[in-house]
Amino acid sequence: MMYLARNQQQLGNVIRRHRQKCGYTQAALAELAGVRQGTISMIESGSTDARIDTLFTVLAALNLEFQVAQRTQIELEAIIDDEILD
Amino acid sequence: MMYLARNQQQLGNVIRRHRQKCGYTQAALAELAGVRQGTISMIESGSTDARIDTLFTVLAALNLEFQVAQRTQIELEAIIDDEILD
DNA sequence: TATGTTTATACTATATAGCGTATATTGCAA
DNA sequence: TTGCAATATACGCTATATAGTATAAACATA
Repeated sequence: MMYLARNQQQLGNVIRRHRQKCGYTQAALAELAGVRQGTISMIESGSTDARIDTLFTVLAALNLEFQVAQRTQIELEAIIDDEILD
Repeated sequence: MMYLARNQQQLGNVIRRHRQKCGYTQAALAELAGVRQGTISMIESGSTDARIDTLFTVLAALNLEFQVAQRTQIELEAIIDDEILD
């Protein structure tokens, strides 16, 4: 399980998909993370330049985390938009 | 090469170390990323709740990227603060 | 120590994230 | 289709990130 997140759009997609996989509504995730449902909506749609702290708490609520790595090879990126491995 | 970034402090450490490894000054990295030197300083010290977009561009300038993954095991975290592998 | 470089900090201004709250819109299921 | 749940959006507000610019503080090195 390893997702790429090079922009807000990709990050939003990752969060949305994982939230759904966990069976959470936006409101449920929002409560877990201590933010508003509307904030989750904006983040998932990639339509907000979220603050890193907000993302840390949202990811933590989903039992996810950021890792920083060397930018991966073109081939990998080309295959799937924002998902490397599942 | 894989760094953990669960909070601003860890992320700042990762960026600072990698910038230095690349031989860049804060001013040089700032220019590459299109931000101010002062902004790099704040981010590296973990003393600002940076916007995700700023971080995307800074990481890209260092040829780094965010990956999102399941939170790793306690053992790994316990060994080193914010660095998993190098 | 003295000098130049690098990093930290300060000031004002602007843009916008996130809050609380509310509602519109969409989507799904009966 | 109807009704409920889920998501998207709106408004006013406060807080703060970042810009531009400048300088102070810290760090090297000759």
